[in-house]
Amino acid sequence: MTMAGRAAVPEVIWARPERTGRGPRPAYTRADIAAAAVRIADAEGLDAVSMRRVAAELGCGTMSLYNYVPRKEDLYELMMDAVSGEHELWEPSGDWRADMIRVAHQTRALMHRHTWLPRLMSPVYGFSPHALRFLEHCLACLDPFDAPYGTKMELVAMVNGVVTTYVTNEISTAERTRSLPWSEEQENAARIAYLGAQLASGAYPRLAASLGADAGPIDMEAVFERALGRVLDGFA
Amino acid sequence: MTMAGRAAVPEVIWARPERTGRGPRPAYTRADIAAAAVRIADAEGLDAVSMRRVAAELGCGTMSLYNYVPRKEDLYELMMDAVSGEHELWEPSGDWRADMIRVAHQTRALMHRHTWLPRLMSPVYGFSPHALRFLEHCLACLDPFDAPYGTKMELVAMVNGVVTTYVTNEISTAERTRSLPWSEEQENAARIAYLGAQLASGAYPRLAASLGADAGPIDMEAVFERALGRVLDGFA
DNA sequence: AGCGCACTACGTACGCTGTACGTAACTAGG
DNA sequence: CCTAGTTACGTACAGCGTACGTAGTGCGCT
Repeated sequence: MTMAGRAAVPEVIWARPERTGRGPRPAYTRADIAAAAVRIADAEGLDAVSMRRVAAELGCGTMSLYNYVPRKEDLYELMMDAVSGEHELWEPSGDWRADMIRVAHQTRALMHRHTWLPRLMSPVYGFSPHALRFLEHCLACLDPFDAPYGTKMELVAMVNGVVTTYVTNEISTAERTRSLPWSEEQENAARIAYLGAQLASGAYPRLAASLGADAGPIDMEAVFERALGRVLDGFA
Repeated sequence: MTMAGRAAVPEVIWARPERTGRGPRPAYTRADIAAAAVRIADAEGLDAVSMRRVAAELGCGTMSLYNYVPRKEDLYELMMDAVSGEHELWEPSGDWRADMIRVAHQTRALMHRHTWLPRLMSPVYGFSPHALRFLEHCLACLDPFDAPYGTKMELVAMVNGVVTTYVTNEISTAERTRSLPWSEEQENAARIAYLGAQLASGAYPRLAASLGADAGPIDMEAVFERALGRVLDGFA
């Protein structure tokens, strides 16, 4: 025993073969595991996704899961890949601007379907098989856009960033209050009451004007649309 | 006892008075607590910030902390407010574009100084006293920008969003490997090796062209600058 | 054919987390 | 002065990620 325990060498889970051929047939596939974790996250929030909980959902012992998923981080990676696979990939229309808007809307819909997704969004998870397919699709949509690949990558990153930012804003309070012992409405009411008191103090005149003038609720959909348009304009 | 235990009513920590006047003098101020938590997060990462750890840093018992901070979420809120106070607020120059660029650079520097900050970035924490001051300052910088307040708010949100997105990308791998038993270089090497194998498969021709052509490392600083410029262009 | 080893499965245990609850000391308002 | 509200904090519980050890299983090689 020259090496201490397991190898302390970094491994990307996608580099591990799913089956080696030796030993008993694994009872579950990675897809099974990812689906179970996604199901839990969708229904009960990301914090409900624990190794024990996922194992229970699958119907196996907790530690059996570690045969498939060496670390919890890798479970997240499986989840991200699974939902990345939900992206619809179409034949590029020839109008890259329209295609990017379609991509953005689809990503937004995906995030609304899986509200834990923005929290896991990170370039670290950007290289799973399905994520690569999605990225390649975005670049295919940008074929008619006459620019170096570096610029195209920046555009894709920007669009995804804007979508992530806006959806995060849309769902943040809802996700936050999920585990709290009071409702989202109560939470918002408390925050608005405090904010109102602060604005009334007169210390933030412009802010008061911004939030007080248009009393109506903000149309996040329209805000998103405008932001997206402006970003695309910045590149054209 | 008609009510079960503590009141299940939502409270924003800023709405609680720091001192009520009754009982012994509190041994610490909110600023003390926030500073201790920030110190830990800066030195050992956000995950090292636990109630026990912060209490130990302050030199008091774990549960004493709960007199000041009802929930851990509120500790995060104190941290966010503390670093928001590090924003330098200057007399607007009259050139709103230049001022917004300055704001963006300052926020980026702040996030590099406190790398846990992007992870906590959320509109939920956007209404602490120092955050309000910062927002008011941004709006003041936008006084020369002839647009409705709604548009100004969208601009500020966009700039902050872009900064957050880009700094997140810059920091993510570094933060991820902090707790792992191998170095960032090893982790990156493993990911790049896997990515290279995937690209070599020929399934992602555009992606391969994008990442393979310019072999040199990407200048994130320049990318950030361009992204920022494009966003501001979109509004002008 | 059959041996050996890599693999699956999983129970137990450790150190960590947030925090509910109970108790003792203290101090300002009535 | 008294008492109610506050601070301080030890104990305890449920839950977490996961290291480790042990059985059992079946492929690949001799």
